[in-house]
Amino acid sequence: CKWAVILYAFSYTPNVTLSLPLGMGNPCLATQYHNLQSSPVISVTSCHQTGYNFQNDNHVAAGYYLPHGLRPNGAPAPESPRIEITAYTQCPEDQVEERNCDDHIIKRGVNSIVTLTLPNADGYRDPNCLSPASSISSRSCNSEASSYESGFYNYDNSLQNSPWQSPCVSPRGSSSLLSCPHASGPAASPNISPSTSPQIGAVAEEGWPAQPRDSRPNSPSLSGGGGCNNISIACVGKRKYSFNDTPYQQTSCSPHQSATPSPHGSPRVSVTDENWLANANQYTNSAIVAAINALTTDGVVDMGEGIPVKTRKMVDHSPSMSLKVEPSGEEVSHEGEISPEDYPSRLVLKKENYCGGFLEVPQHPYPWSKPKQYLSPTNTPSLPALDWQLPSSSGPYSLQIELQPKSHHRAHYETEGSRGAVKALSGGHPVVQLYGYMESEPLTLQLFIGTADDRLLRPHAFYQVHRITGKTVSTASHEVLQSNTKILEIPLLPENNMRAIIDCAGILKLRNSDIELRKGETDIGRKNTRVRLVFRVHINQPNGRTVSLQASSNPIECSQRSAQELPLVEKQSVDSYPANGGKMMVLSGLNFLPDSKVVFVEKAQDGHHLWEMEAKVDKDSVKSNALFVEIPPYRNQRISNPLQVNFYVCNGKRKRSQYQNFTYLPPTVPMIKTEPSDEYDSLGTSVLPMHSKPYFGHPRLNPIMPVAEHDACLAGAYPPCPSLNAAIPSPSPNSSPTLHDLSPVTFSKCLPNSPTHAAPSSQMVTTFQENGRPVLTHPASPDHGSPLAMLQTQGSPSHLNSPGPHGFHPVYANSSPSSSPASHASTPSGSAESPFIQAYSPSQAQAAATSAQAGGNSPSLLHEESSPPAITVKQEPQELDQMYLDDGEFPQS
DNA sequence: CCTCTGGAAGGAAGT
DNA sequence: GCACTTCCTTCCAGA
Repeated sequence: CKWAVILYAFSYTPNVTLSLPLGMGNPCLATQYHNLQSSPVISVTSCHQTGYNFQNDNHVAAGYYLPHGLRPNGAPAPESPRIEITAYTQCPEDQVEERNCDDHIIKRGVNSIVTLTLPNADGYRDPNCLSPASSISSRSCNSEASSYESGFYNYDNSLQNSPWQSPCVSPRGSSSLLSCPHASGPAASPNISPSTSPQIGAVAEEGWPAQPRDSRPNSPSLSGGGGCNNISIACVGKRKYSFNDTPYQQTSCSPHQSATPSPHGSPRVSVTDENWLANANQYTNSAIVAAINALTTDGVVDMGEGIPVKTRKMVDHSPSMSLKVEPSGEEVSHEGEISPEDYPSRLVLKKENYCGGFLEVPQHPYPWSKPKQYLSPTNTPSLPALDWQLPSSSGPYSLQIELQPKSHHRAHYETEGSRGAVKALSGGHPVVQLYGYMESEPLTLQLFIGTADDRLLRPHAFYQVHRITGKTVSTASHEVLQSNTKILEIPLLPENNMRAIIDCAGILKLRNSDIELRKGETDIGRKNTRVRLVFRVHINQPNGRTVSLQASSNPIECSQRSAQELPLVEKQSVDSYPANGGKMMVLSGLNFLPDSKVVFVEKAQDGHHLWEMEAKVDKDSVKSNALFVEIPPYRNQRISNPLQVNFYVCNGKRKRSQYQNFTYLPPTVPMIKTEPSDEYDSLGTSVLPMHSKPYFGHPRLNPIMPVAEHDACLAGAYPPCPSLNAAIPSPSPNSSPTLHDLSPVTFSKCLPNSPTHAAPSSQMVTTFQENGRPVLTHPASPDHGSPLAMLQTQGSPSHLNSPGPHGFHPVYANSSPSSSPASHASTPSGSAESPFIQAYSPSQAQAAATSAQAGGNSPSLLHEESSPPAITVKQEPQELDQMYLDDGEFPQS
């Protein structure tokens, strides 16, 4: 079905009119939704403060979601913006039912135009559809918290457009956090997920049963819940989605509450391989996002209606079902600091509960008092949304994970007891330290569970951090909820050298069904079992601004099965080698078997395999943690430019490791790095950052080593930076930058990292000026204005959304030279400031790539730089591939 | 008695 | 629609 979506914001003066073709490129639209075959067009008219978020994902296709008239704060919307959706072709299903919910929305049958009245800004959609799913890992781009929030705030606060800014700009917000670590902390932060926020006041929260304390949900048996009023079901990909009739679904029942952090707002799109490919082309998304941004996103509440939700079995949905709420003990209980309300999301709703979610504002089972204020936008100081990519270092500050967590940690379900704190490889616990902070005032280290796929880092919808207490826990902590994401706050004390041992963080697994039912949730939980620990610290500056730093850990596999069966490549001794191959490469990792196979693959942009070659494995030398492989010759040994391919370890059907990067070098090109079989030479390796394993752990990083230059890059290599890989020349001729998504992000991430301090994870930094525009900020350079560096995420629209009225749209941003990656490169210590890359153009990408290399790398790198081709951006949905393909198509079979 | 863990049963979901 | 495979979630039991 083709849809034309027209958004009218009557309330406000339309500032923008956008017509966005939703191109094929948009995986969500095009691919994911089978229904949508042609490119839908979205016309957006008006933008105004309250933004509306729009997702281009299924929901859109589906049609819509109905916003409520209520504003987040409960106030009636001034005017109702309207969304008209025109289906050019018929929708497969009658999904589009005509109904009148809350009067806000009216849907019409297929082919007809659907007019949605957007109450206020409330309505919102997550543009991020892009984020594919996490599934594969977690791919969704946005968490509610993030973009939406940002949008939300921005609008609300004209001055501070984006939350982000605020962090930088707004002293108070930050200050509060800083000053009072425990205090509302994050919660207070503006970021509050729209979902929460909006509703809070009004309906939802109360409705939400916040589950109090018991972290353990009732037994599953309860189930029932489910969907309450699902009108129609649309199949998206493999999953079925239903539209909820109930206006307040989200609010009231929302799965969100379920504990998952993922913001409602951000709908995630599960990505299938196909989708992924589509995703590659994010421009479209960007455009959409921009449009959406213009509209604004506030809307948590809105989401609820109209938005297709993954459905449960029919049985589950009975509206009438009573809502059971269980208190999620932990959350609430802690310190009492957090009121139940605070945890709406966290509260885990049992399935039953979810039903409640659908019910309108179920009565609050618990006597909780009013929703906390943090919900209110006003309260929220503005801290960067959780899905924003932040640099690990800025100016003198550097947040580093000195001891990485183990690559596997079995998460516990609510129905289980805790499975303990995440441990470090060494047997201890992860250690995080903030360098460069000389003040005497303690800071608060925030920790939340983020995604680990190749997409932008964001809160993981299916996992939450779980506070561990007990005699064995030496680190104090407390939980706060932000945008449905549970955050553990840990004091960073000067007396401890601003170093914290993370022995108080466990990982809670939320039921896939619960999360998938959330409105706006597009990610799928199946096989989306990798996470990262994401650490953040907000440092107040004398000038009133706040510097926010973020460091994410290596990926952690949280499923029982995966931990036991899937091979994991943590390190590879060689990142690149001449096309003729023949060199032995040592892979270190886990779960290697004598029968393990190593397959080199070259993929086209569309994901198709152009070339596959099984490498010779020295079976005699195989160890569970080491594999000796002979690099196979590339199909074309006359390549003129470095060519990036992938390889993976396979233990059998559907038991493949993540894709690892490998670069074939032109024979003529001097080998940049030939690593001895011994351990990686981190530096040397760094030449082609991409090579570093993007997906799992930073093998190279020596947790203990404070500085890993490579790390920065490596970090980039990690999921967060998969894009880096993209940076590498892709074999496919076609690889138009545009098609590949995100390089920008990737680059940015890499760039930012300072050689000295490399934080593994996302490093991107974008700062916002007071006007709300993102600007690269260099702490050092006051001129820039905003200390806070925020990073836009890759192509994901959501990220783009952030800026509100002033909003800066990545797309637009591109033009600005200042933000060009190149600038970053210039930065001596890349770490300090990552250039802000808003939009990327191929050229930029290249530049970025180049700069990146230049920035942090050893001279050896120069070689590579010399080869332009390397610049080609190619990004692959590796994980996705794997995940989905695995299931079904094992490619090479 | 409670928490932490490893293992696995049973069923749902996907092929 | 069926059979089979995988994966998810819940249970159980031991330390």
